Amino acid sequence: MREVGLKLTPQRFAVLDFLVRSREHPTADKISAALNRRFPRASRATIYNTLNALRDAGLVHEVYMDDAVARFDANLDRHHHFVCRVCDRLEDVPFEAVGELPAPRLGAGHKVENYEIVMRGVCAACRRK
Amino acid sequence: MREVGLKLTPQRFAVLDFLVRSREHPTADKISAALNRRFPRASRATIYNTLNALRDAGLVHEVYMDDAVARFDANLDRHHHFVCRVCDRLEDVPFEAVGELPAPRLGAGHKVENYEIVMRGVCAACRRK
DNA sequence: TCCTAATTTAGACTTATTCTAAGCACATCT
DNA sequence: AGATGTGCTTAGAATAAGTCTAAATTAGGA
Repeated sequence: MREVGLKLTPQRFAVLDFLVRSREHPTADKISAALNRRFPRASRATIYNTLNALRDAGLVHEVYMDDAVARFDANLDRHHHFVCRVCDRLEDVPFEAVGELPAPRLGAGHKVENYEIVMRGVCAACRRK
Repeated sequence: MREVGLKLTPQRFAVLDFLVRSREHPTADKISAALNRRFPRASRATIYNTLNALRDAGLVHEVYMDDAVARFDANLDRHHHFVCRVCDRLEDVPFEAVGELPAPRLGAGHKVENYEIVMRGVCAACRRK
């Protein structure tokens, strides 16, 4: 974290640590709830400050998916997303599961710098029910 | 609109009409501002009620893209999206510009019902500057 | 025309997030 | 060690997007 010019405080460490261990794209609220069950506690403002700082430093990604809450993801590998329409869970899909796309022909000279695929459907767990 | 069981009020007509003519994925706020410059006016609650009714009826799509505000789109053809990182504009990309994707191999038996591609980069207008 | 359920409305409310101002904490200089 | 400064944390106030409520209005069928 220091490499990107951020002081490493216990709160920041706890937030990033939680995100790295989590595969569930937690919201700020989930992160807050999880942290405040143990040490160190962090105020709401700190959670948001930290998440914004981490995002600006490129250490986490902020994603919006089908609703108005930000979700955070410490997976920096290139990947796609899968959203289950039953349980609403958001899951990473490794880039290799799909492979490189043919460069799309965009009429008016837009430059595509990167892309991601958002897949929707029913996840394995929900299908079993 | 009647076909989907909705009474056709002037407010509803105005909202849908505005969306159909618009290619810019307006937010509720933009729609509200546009409508309230002319007849019929619509309260904030009506704008939201109408947008939700139209979305539930499948006449418009609600999309969230990189921030916490809903944008609406009356383009019902299958399409992808392009987001300009300079002007933040959100644009539809016709499905044919990319073509069908190879079915991704999703480890755990998820069922992909559909997908969209979100491309990011710089749009033609912003490139010219 | 009349009726009724559906719709509209203003304004209160909720929820997610940001801002503010005050206090801490730690690194640095002396 | 003591003084200083910058950056971090905090509680709580403020904002923004969207929802809810209850009363008044209206679309569309009988």
